[in-house]
Amino acid sequence: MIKITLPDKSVREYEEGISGIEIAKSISNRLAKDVLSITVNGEVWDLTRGITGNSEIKLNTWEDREGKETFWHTSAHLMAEAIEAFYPGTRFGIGPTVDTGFYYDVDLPDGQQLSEKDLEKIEKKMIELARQKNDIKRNEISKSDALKMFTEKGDNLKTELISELEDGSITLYNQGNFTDLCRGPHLPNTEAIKAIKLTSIAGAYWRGDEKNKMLTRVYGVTFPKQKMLDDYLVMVEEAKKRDHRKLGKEMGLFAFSESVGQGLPLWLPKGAQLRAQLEDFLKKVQKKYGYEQVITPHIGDVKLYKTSGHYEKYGKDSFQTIKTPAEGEEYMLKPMNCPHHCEIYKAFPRSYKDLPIRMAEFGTVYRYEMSGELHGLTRVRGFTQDDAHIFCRPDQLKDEFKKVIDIIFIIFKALEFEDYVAQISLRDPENTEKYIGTAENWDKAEQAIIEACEEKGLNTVTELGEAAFYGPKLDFMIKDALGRSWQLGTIQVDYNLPERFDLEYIGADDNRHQPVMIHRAPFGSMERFVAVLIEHTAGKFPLWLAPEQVVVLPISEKYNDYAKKVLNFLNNSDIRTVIDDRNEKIGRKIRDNELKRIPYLLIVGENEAEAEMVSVRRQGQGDKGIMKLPEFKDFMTKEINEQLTGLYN
RNA sequence: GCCGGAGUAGCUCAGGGGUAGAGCGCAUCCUUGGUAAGGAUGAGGUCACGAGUUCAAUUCUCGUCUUCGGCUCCA
Repeated sequence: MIKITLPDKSVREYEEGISGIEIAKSISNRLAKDVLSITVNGEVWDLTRGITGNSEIKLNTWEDREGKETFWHTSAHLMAEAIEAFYPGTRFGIGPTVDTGFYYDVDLPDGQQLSEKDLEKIEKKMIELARQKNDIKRNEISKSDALKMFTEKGDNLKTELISELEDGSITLYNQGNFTDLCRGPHLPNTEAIKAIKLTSIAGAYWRGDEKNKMLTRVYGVTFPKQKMLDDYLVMVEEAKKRDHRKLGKEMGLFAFSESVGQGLPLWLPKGAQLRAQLEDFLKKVQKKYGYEQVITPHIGDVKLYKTSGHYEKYGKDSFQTIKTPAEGEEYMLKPMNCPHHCEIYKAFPRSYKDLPIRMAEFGTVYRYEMSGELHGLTRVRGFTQDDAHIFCRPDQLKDEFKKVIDIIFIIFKALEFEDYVAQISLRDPENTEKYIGTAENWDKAEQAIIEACEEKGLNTVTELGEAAFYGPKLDFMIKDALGRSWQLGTIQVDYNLPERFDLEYIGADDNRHQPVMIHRAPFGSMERFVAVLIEHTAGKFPLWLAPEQVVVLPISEKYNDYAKKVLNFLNNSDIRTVIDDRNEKIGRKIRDNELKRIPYLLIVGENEAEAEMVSVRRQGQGDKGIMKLPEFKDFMTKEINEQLTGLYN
């Protein structure tokens, strides 16, 4: 007998060799029906695999990440089986799960291509195969047998994968006529897969390397019930309605023009207003934290970027240098603000008493992103960073870093961003030529970030090889409406630029010392931040940010004059107000302005005009009653203050 | 940059080898109204751009540009 410990710490005894599915049956029939995989001592297993010793287990259902992954992983195999049925001789790359669903990279024989039109027939085939209720069998196989088998099949992708595996740890999974190399785990039977949607098709380089062949990647998602798939598809449709590209156009926030060029956003009046509001907010916060605003030009001598290292690292992929009539003179559109800020630092001799110096600029930079990478406002070629550089003494570094984390949290709080990931990006010790600077400085910088995050009690994930070329960083990522993750705030520690620019200060010991730099941008870029903000709020911005805060709606043209008085009063009180004096009925005006997402609608007719009042309607909430004008003004001010209180004053 | 879609009115989209349609929006007029769509009339398109095939191309072919979904990249 062996002892099995369940997640609630209760212990049950079973025969040695008991399987997950048998344990589930012994607990309840319902669980036996719902269970998808079992976690045994932290490792996810097939339900049919025998357990040979005392173990801690967890039975995974659809509610568990591990359960879904098993389900989708098996779905990927089912899809592969369906594709092989139509295209015998297909070579299969990898078929993992993703956040929602799975994909498989395939290479069809004789240069055949899949297109979106083929997805439906593959879906149908998958349903047909699932209904055959084939058991899925796990087999351990020797490396040489595995190599032989896939060589015979002509699947060079799999043989490449096998050749990198350890002998003795290779497993195959078989269902019906389909066998695949796979670490598992899988469902016991394909019948659990009831609802299937193949969502898209895309090219993907083999092993993610652009020097390799491009395979066809088929994405899909499956569910144990049709209803769940239907709900999922509705959810995706809802998410598309929040897409910042759609809302940005609809709400008149920004536009693109072919004539101006790809990836170069045009901020329309309402978008510019929104952005200015965000900038003012951050300026106030930064003022409280001792920052000073600076302004630098949009171009700089190419020598500046040779000094910083940007030219060497990115010169080939940037906008090309700008020539002047003078022989040999070259300028670059600035891809970063830091070199300019270093030169501001150098404008004066600095004393240790001057530090830290915190230099902030809403600096517009230009980077030649690859054309396929451009995406609405989230990935553009010209954008404005809410940039700042902190020049400090090494003993001030950690404290300064922590203060920047505070600023980022102030912003997240003001905008109710609760669902973020904090990622520490360190250098890849295997690939040192990607970076500039000494190992010693890198160690110091990485250590400072790790300690600052610990002391702030921040939940972080750590990625090796994701650092900037001049230093490690802490990034904050937020998801958009479709679940894609975007990097917003970033804080980077840098010992290298101070060295390259010969930055120095005179210490208390009367010797020259080198300052440390922190690069930081809490929004990241105004463009990307606004994009994510639009998707978060579905365009319903908090009152303090809304480009138009109030719209006045006269009941009929008879009250237009009074409506204009209201309009002027509010605009003179710094409340952004517009008027809808179209020749329409009041119901129509309310509907149209609700749809424009204007926070407050003021209805004025005979009653209001006589009493110098307004009828207040809050967007999404309906009638709020009638108020005197100054009373309404206070009412609004109060709501704004509640949103911003304590954040910068 | 690479793979695969798409580009028709301001917007959302239908259509199809014989030079175009709907709804919404817009304009004008009627209506002057009380908390989510009042009515009538009308204007708007080199069917992304450039070549080719054809008696004839917006429709078919090729190229370019833009855009969408991915891959790769992201100072």
